[in-house]
Formats: sequence, C-alpha cells, structure tokens
Amino acid sequence: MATAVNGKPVKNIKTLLAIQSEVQGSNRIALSVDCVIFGFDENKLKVLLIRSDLKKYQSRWSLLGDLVGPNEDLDAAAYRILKQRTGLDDVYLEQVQTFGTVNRHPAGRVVTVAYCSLINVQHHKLKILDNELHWHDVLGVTDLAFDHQQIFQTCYQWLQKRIQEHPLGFNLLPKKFSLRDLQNLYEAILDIKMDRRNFRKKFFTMDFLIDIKEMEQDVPHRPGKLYKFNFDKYKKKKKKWVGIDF
Amino acid sequence: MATAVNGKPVKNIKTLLAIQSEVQGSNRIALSVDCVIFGFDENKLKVLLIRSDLKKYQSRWSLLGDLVGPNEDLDAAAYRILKQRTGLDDVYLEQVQTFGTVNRHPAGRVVTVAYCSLINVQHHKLKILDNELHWHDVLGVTDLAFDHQQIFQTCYQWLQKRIQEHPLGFNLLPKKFSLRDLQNLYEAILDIKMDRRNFRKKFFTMDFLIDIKEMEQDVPHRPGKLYKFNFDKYKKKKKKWVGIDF
DNA sequence: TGAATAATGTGTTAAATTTACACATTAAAT
DNA sequence: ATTTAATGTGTAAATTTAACACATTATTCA
Repeated sequence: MATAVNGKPVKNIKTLLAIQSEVQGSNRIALSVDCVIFGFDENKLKVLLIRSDLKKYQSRWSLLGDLVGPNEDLDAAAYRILKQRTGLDDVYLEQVQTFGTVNRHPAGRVVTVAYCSLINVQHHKLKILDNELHWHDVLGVTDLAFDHQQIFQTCYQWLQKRIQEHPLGFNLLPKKFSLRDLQNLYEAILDIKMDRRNFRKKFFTMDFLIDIKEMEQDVPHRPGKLYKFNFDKYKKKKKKWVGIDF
Repeated sequence: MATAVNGKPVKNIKTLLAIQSEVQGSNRIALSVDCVIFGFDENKLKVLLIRSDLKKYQSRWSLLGDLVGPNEDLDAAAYRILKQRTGLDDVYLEQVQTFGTVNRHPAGRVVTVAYCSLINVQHHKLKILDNELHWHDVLGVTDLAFDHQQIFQTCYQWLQKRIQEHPLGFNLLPKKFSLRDLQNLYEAILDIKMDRRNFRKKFFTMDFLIDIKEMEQDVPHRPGKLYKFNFDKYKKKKKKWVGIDF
C-alpha cells in the first residue's frame, strides 16, 4: 500500500497509525477460501462437492469453503478446510486464483481464494459426510452454486496444465504403481487417449522412475512391473524451461 | 462457503440471514492489491516502484498498492491503481497470486492480491511522480518493503514463464516493430541471449507476424523490416497444448 | 492340459522440431 | 569508395515426437 487509500490520494506523509486506522476501519471485506479437491478413482477424475447451505441455492452443489479467520494464514485456512471436511492432512495443496467480483456471493461482499488439491480416493476414505459430501465425476459437474462453476472450471484447466509441467500425479497413486496406473491417471485428468508405447518412452527418458523389482498382484492378466517416483532426483534436476510457444 | 464458519462447524442448516451476519461481522480482513508494473526501455526490463509511506520502511522501495474498496471489483481495483499511479488504462493486466500471511504487513492484517502489467516506457510517459515513482532496472531490485521482494520475485518469474506461452510482449512494443526489437524484448525479460536466426525462424513459423512493407527509420545501420502482430489470427489459433515435460 | 484372452514389454521408422553454425546484402558513416 | 554494423537467408546434424507391429506373460476357461 502507498499514498492512496481506497481511491483517495493522500498528499502528506502518512504515519503508521494513520494507515492502521484505515486497515482497521471500514475498508474490510469478508475473505473465504474455496477448495477444489480432485481425486482419482476407477480411472476417473472426481471432485468433492457438498450441498450449499443457502436455501436459495438449496439444490445446488458447491465447493468446500469457509471464511478465513482474522488471525489465520491464508494457506492455513485452506489446509484447515481440507482437514475439517475430509479428515486429511499432509496432502498437496496449491493456490490457484482469487475471485473478487462484488456481487459474486449472495450473502454480501466475499472475496474468495481458490485452492486445489489432489488426493487418492481409494487410500483416503472420507470420514465426514455432512451436507452430502461425496465424489462427483468431473465431466458431469454443472450448475454449481454461486460462481462455483467458474471457479471449478478455472481449477480444472489449471490442473490439466499443471500436471503436464509438474509431477503432481504421483500424489494420487500409491507409492508403488504400474505404468498403466500412471497412464490411466493422465488420460483421466487430460480427458484424452495416449499411445501406450510413447507414453512409456516419455517417462523412461525422463528417468525419474525407479524399478522396484516387484510385480502387480491379483490382476486378471499379465502383471506389470511396479515403480516408485524419484522425488529427490526430480528436485535436483528441475530444469529451466525456455521455448517460445503460443 | 458451507457448514463451517471460521473453523467452527455448524450442524444445523443456516439461513441466508445467519451467513450474512458472519459476512458482515468481525470476520473481515483488509484486502489490498499490489501492482507489479513492468516496462521495457533501452533494451532493459524495468519495474515501477515508489517510496513506502511507512516511516519504519521509509528508505525502502515498494510496489504500487492500495486497499480494495467495499464495493469495488478486485480487477477494477488493480486498474484503478495503475491509472492513479501512471495515468494509463487500456493496458494488459493480470492477476498473479494472493499473499495472505498474517504478519506480512506492519499495519495489521492485510491480504494482498498481486497483479502484473507490461507497458511501453517510451510510449507511455509517467504523468504522476509522487513518492519518487520511477522505473528501476529489475536486475537491481533488492530489499523492498514488507514482503514486496517476495511478491516481486513471484511476479518476475511468472512473467518469464508467461511470455513464452502468450504473446504478451507485443504490448510492450510499438505497433510497428522490427524483429530485432522483438528479440531484444525476449532477451531482456528472460535474461538470456538467443540465436538471431533461430529466433526469426521461430516467429515466422508461428505465422502471426504481418509484413507491413515498411522499413526502420533513422537507424545507424541497415534498416530492418517492420511487422505487426496479428492478434485476430492468434485468437483463432489458440492451440491446446499437450506435452508432458518436467 | 492347452487354447483363447488380455494385458505387458520392446522396437523401428518417418516426420517434425530444435540447435548450431556461415555467408551474402544493405544502408550509414567515414 | 571503403569500412562498418547491422539485416536477411539457408543448410545440416541432432533431438524429439508420432505412428505403428509383434513377441511375451499370466490368467481364464473349455
């Protein structure tokens, strides 16, 4: 902040106290976090939704959100909401975008920050089911409450881009996984089919997969090899991408 | 928002009125926008900074920021600040990230949303110079006030990535530009040297440059051809990028 | 027990893209 | 007219991507 407050320029040098009065004054806005929690199950990308509390939107599904506390870090609020709603912590969680249109929420001025998370549906069973919390197939998500459809779309597109540039996907898989598991994941998130041979070649060339010399169990066909992702090696290699492309 | 407010779960169905009381109650936070305005001049990337108002940070440079008004759209606040500080509108402006650590600002709890802008220094002379507003070479920016160094770094990295995926750069150039102008721009923003022949080939292959059959004037060497960017063609072609790469 | 099934695992080749690099051309300056 | 300092063009090698086929392995079922 600088020499103007809420549009009114201030010519004289302001003291800390003067700015404090502005910060503590009427220039305050309700701030919320909305979590778009993606999961992967039965080779499909899912998203967690709950029923909206507002009667006007009673029949609508909405994202998992809550107000940010006055003494709560923004990131902490996102993790709190995820924990409260699902009982889970220690999962990947990233800020995506802030939505701040004046009339986006019927209860008044609420600016909301969208966060994304990816969790493994099978390995993280939901412990809380209030407000009909459950997984929805992302391809069938329509007509969400408030501006949540827009927030969801933004996060879905963000995820599709992000997963091609960072190894997010491995947080959705068990520690040991087959290349088929990995490909199913990418195909589900990107909603495309990929060539199995080229997909393998791609990941082997990247050289972040560790062959753990184990095979799949209890599959009704030839079992595939199992791999682990080499996070340490990835962190060291992080390449500086240069390549104009639009 | 859903069935919890500020960490306290709410079991019964809440009415719109009840939620309104939360939104209008004490759960409100000062919200600001900080603009990181990049410019290009003399083949160098610059950024606009002003002197901080706070005595504690008197000698520090800071970003252009202000509180968001209770009835002001978030994007509108960013454009207002840019306009107020520079007199300019109709420029490219994008949201980058929100910073919400509790103690990030000495005046109290202020969550800030960072926006980026790219303007042409030579063609947009600053009309307002309060608080020693002027262009700083980005490579020499250190020790900004508050957490502005972190915000600046985030925006700088964002810009370097963004300019490789979207034709932002053309907003920095005059409508007619030479390929040398374009390359200088990319080299300045990415802080690297590029091969002139391959750079040309890249942009000609993209096929978004229009040869306007004019030459540079008043250059102390062989004048280069001038081009325009074909924004219409770009909008139509926008490709869906698929290519796992990390 | 062995044939059918449904996966995994491995190349190979052509096309496209990226990288490295060299020389002729043009206008201005001397 | 010569020098200078750019622009403008092209080619060849290396790398990456895309399209595509067949042998292998474990299971299932007749």
